[in-house]
Amino acid sequence: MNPNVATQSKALIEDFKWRGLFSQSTDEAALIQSLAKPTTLYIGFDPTAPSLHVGNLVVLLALRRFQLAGHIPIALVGGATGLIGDPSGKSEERSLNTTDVVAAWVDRIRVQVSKYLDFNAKDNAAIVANNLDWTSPLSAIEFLRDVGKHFSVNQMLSKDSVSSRLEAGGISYTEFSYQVLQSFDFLELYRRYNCTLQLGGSDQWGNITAGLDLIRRIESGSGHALTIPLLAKADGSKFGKTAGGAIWLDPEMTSPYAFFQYWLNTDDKDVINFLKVFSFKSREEIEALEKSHAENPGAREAHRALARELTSLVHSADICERVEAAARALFGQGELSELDEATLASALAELPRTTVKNGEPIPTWVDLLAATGVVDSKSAARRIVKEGGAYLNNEKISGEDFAPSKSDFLCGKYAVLRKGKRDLAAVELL
RNA sequence: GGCGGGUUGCCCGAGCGGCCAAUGGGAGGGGACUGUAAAUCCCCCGGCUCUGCCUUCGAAGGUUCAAAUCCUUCACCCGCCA
Repeated sequence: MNPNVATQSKALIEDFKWRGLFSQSTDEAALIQSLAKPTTLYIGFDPTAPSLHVGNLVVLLALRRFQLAGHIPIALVGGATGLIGDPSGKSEERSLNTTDVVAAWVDRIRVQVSKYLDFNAKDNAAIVANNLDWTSPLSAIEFLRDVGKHFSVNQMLSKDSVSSRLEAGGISYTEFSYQVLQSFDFLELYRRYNCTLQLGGSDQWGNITAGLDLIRRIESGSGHALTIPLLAKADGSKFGKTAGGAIWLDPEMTSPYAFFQYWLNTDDKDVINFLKVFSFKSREEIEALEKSHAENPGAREAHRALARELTSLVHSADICERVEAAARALFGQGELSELDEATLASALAELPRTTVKNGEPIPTWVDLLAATGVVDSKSAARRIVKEGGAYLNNEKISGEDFAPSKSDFLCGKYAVLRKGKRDLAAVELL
């Protein structure tokens, strides 16, 4: 057993509070006491997309924090619950995904989640579970008799996730049942692994406490709930979303370059909070960054630290270095034409691109812009040009009919297209 | 099963036979100012072979010179009744 666990338990909770990761918990003193020895805890992730996104990272990293503190983390992938749909935090009924789709997503998410946990830890190796394993063998009759009997509809109706939906227009029996399934998960994990703590976003409180009730009723056992506030941005907009949609952890869905840029462009007002929530830096380190940020916000040291740590964690240190070097080259004060070919090539490798065959006529740059995907359509490309927001090799050029000539290709090979301040793309002459 | 309401562009939401690519708000985008930040101001925001043309208002048919707007059927959502 990790000898530090006992002394760490109070510090762990204090650290969560300081980081803004503590929304509410069941009896806090009792929780701290139970954490004095290695505790098995879990968080569930429902497969609602082919990848997790940065929003999921908040709780996933919280699970990691617990493991680092000596506890045993279970990442539960919701192969069953993902088929049902959690009404928590949703204002309307969701359409169901097919079982094939959900199964495929489960596989991908299991792999993703595993990346943040340690499965080789000596005393507290992580566990990944899928709630389909214990849900699918259960017959409807068994479920209703053995599990359903312990639930009072009155109580179920009073849960926020249900009552708000009743007011907002309605809820299906399917989604209404979600809390029962999640409770059953907690019960099963309690039985199988003596899992006594469930973490979740603050909208999960009702589901988690329902599970605790079930454990008490059936097994006369006790456990704890700890919820984490939903991450809010200073300007009120939704965290983790951009024009292009969510910021995904999957590099195929959000390129590491875009991922790094997302963090680098964090609002000043949010950056310290984000460091607390996402970073594994110590309080001292973060406070030092806070100080330097306050003194010279333009240097964006805190932003850079945030972007680096997360890109390294989610992708890799190597990839992080590459995309950062690319950004440095492309955003640098220096002339693009002064970059050597190798630097240029590796920087551009991180960007969306299109190619032109040597010898063939070079299309107008409206066509090129559209082809790289930095704009959605040729109309959009025209619009940008008209508005003076299009650049070739960092030079603003107007005129929709403009077509780059060979001499515009740096090192004879590459042209850098830019939309607005920071949306870059490459054209490669083959 | 019956009765009633609904389905409009990324989201919310007007329009209720021609003046509709469709009012307004939000989100988003560009410019200026800056620090690849925020705030602010100006502009834009279906597509294309772009002074015009094409495709959109849940789906498919129909009425009409003309439909997002009227009719029919279908799908989905919501409410109420038993």
